[in-house]
Amino acid sequence: MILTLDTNRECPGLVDKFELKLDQAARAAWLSYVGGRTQDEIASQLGVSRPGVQRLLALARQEGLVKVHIDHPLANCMVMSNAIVKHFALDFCDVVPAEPGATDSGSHYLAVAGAERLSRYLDRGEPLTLSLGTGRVVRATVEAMSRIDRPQHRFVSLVGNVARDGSSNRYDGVMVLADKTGGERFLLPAPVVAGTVEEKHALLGQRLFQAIAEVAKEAEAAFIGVGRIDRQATLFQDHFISEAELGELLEREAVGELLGWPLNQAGEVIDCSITRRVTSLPLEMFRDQSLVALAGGHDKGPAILAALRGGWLKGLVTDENAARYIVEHGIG
Amino acid sequence: MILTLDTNRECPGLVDKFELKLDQAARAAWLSYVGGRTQDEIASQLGVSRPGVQRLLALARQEGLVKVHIDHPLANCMVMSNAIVKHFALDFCDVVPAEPGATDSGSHYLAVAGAERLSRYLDRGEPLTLSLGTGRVVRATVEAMSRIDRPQHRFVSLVGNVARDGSSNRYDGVMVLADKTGGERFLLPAPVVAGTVEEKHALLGQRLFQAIAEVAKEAEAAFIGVGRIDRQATLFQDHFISEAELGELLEREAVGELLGWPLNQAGEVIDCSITRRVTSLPLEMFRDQSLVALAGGHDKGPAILAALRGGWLKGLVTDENAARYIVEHGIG
DNA sequence: TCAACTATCGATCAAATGATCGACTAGATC
DNA sequence: GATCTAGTCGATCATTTGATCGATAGTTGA
Repeated sequence: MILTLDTNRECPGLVDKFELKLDQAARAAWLSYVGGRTQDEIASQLGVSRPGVQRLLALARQEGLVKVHIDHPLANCMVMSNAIVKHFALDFCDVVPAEPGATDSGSHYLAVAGAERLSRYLDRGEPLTLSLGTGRVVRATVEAMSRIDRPQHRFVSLVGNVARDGSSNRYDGVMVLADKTGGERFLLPAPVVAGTVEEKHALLGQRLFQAIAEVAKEAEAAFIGVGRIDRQATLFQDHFISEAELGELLEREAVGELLGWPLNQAGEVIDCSITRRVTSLPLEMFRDQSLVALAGGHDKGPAILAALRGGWLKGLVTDENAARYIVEHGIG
Repeated sequence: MILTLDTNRECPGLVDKFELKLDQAARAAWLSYVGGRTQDEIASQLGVSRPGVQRLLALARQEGLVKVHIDHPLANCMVMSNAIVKHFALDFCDVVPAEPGATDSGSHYLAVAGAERLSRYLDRGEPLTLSLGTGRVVRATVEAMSRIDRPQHRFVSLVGNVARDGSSNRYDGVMVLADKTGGERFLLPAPVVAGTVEEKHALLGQRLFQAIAEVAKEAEAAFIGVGRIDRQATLFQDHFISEAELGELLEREAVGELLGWPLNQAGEVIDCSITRRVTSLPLEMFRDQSLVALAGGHDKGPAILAALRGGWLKGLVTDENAARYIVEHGIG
């Protein structure tokens, strides 16, 4: 004889017992979650002991009788945030809602969320070393920060603030942040990608460069952007890499970059001619730091996913669109 | 200038502040109710203090962001039960689901629910006096009781167990209950409605009658049925009242009866020729007892509602159909 | 029929929650 | 610009909740 779950008149003994318990569980759940009674009240109302109510509530949750819905656009973000944190073993993942009338890449929400994370570090009284990457979002993030007096902190830029033409970027993120806090600033006197391998080694050999690298190594956290690898890539648009080199990267199936280091779909650093000219500190260095990526937009999805898969990141601040891509392609 | 609640670009100061707080509240609510985190975890994740999380959660609930749904047929019953308890100031109200393949009046669920309430009294060790009315549901309720050894309890019948033809009802609820518990039984040697006013006074004058009434007055609780007043009424079907008397009751807008006492829509006892022949103890006597009504079915709705409106009841065991009638006509 | 095992139940304690209170900050008013 | 007020924030305590453990009863198998 097969046990069925519906109210079967033929074999009332077993089924009804469970059904009855479920009924009680539903009652208890209603009184608790909807009615807002305490477990003691429910116990006396249902005529069972308080631990009994406990068990009924546990049963109700376990059997999926209790459905909670958060009626707010952010609820969806939270679902994805949760999934991403769990799947990629992050410390945190902030997903901001897709801004209604925003452009592809520049979301103000993203900057605010990033600024909030940044503030969490800066608020502290003890001296702190923090490093910053480049990217529109990193820049917008530090700009979204409100002024706060923290002269004890130190800020290091992880990628050179020297453009291809040799000009220094006056408004590097580190500059803005140091201005807003009164902290110390350490700028890397180099381009992201050196012109030649020799140039790279010359740079790396400089005492100043090494001193700054030392400071960066002491940083507790790094806030960086995530770059795409395609014709819209910052690396290409800013002429750090040539069209031919872009082609090489695409051929090697690069989908994103972190501090100039190209990554494939699995998140592994691709060893190629460009890699040998990248002046940034090696990604391995950040394994025991909090590497936080700030990036959003559906188009950035593959790049962010690669960074996640590589296990480089400890934290992620992104938006609904990128999160959806990541969940669909990287988890679902 | 009028403040609007949507994201208004023109006046970002005030609105955005509230929106931002609501966003945080939604996040906190999600983490708490869906994610199952503790408030401490949420606090560190959101970067606020624990009391802050408390306030956010309170806000989320207050703003209706949190929707809880109990996925079980009983959820609906609980909603109505709650409404009835509150509106009529009852101690309790049990609403059982409408039994799928049940007849109008005889629901087994109702009897089980009634038996459960009854057990709550009987379980006690201290001697207890309980009185019982008549009605199919009362009868089914005591029959649904499992045997339990309680010789210290006393059971009194509130309405006569003598039919119009003088025959005694062998299976009065009190008999069954006394049999099942081993308790003492007190039966009223009278019909519900006496043949004449004189007969009533003769009955009321009997020492036995008075002795039993005394016991009934000591009762802690009374479990009674609720009668309809129409051609299907038990009073009429069992020939306690004539067709003419039924007509009189209907003319006086009687909609129900409690222990033979006819009630109008407002729940007031109607003073008429029948009232003067009812032998039952006056309803006022039960004001300081727990008067529990057992009755269900859509057709009983008006009668039960009248009893509730009169404020006679302390407890009610009913079914979904009657409860719906009560909520719709008496509360909604 | 007895024994052993298992499932259930209630007492106890630690953790989490809700609420109150005082202090502080920002905004308003004079 | 000073002071007042209202609103917010965080420390503390009472209450509520969750979990573990021992006990008990019911059941199953020998």
